[in-house]
Amino acid sequence: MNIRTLCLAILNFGQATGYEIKKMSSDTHYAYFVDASFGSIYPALSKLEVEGCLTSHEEREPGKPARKVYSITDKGRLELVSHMSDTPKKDIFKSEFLLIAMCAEMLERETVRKAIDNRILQLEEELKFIKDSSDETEHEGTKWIAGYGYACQENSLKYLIENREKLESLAQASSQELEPAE
Amino acid sequence: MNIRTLCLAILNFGQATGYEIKKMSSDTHYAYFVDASFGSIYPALSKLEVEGCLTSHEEREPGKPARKVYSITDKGRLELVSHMSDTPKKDIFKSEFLLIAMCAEMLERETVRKAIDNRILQLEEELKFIKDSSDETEHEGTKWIAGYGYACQENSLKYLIENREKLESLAQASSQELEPAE
DNA sequence: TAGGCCATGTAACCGGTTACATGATTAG
DNA sequence: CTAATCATGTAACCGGTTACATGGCCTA
Repeated sequence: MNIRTLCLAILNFGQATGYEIKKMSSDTHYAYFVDASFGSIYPALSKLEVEGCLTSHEEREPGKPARKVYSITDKGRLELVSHMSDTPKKDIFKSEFLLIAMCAEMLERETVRKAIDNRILQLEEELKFIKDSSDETEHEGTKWIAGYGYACQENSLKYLIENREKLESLAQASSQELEPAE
Repeated sequence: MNIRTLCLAILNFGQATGYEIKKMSSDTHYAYFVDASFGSIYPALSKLEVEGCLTSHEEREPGKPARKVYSITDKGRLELVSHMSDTPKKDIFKSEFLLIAMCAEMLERETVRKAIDNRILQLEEELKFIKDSSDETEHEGTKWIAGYGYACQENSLKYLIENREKLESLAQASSQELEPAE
């Protein structure tokens, strides 16, 4: 999916500024859709406005920078629906952690251990974040994808914890095997 | 991860041509790491050879195009290990299907149904493929990531099947609601 | 007073993809 | 005869990111 569609999808749930869209696309469940930076969001919003998919108005509060608040138009909503009605692209899953896991035998045990710990921490954070954001919303679609995400990550974590020893044992024993694994 | 590292990782398990690397990165478990096209693989291989991370020799068989077969060198192996010893980047998961799910209420029931069916089919194919490739290999690291992938996808599929009706009910009733959901 | 947050925007760059050029063999 | 598969490689393009410019407010 491209930045265009991301902007339309976010604005479909309410008006927002470019800055807010960037934050949402990094910190909220919108991160499931695309990565986006300021350098791509601002130009995309301008273009969408020129095309009539968005409108904007400026909000000025003394002592704060002017905010350019965008709202979606009927035309924008139409483009969003039309995009979603196409057969969706395959889900993408890319993992550097799995590369390390596959190559465990080449690596020191300590390296593998760190990578696993790191991945577990990430999953735990992710689970906490999904739970929080699901509790905060009343929107059914958002709740549904939160439930889906939670189930997937939870099982991923479970598998990792149950099978980490097997993976660690593939790695090369490193010199400092004196300390316990904690 | 970049194409460079992908090439090194694949060649670490045995020599191969650019053409074979491309196929592996699209059709095998190497697809978990990066997407790659010919246009990126061939230049990457040339550069790696110049830098001394790879060597190559030509194989000529009558009636077949010449194959340029690459092998990894100690220097290449060192770069691969060094890359993997860095803290890995976060796993990436991007899903157009989840966008459709989140916006189910805007879409026709038929559209949502198709998206779910499509996703289920993909997951089933993926599971079958993982099972096959796990059975074919003796390599422990590869078996481990296959097990991990299988567990994740299996649970994803389970959740989808158990919760699809809830999602479909969020969508707008379309005109042809006469036929049963099969 | 340094750094982080709010807020918008541009320009250079880059890591890729797409499409093209080339050509032989094999399967339908 | 056509399409697919094997096989290598280049060039144009593009969708992004990174870094920069700007500036005020708030917190540690």
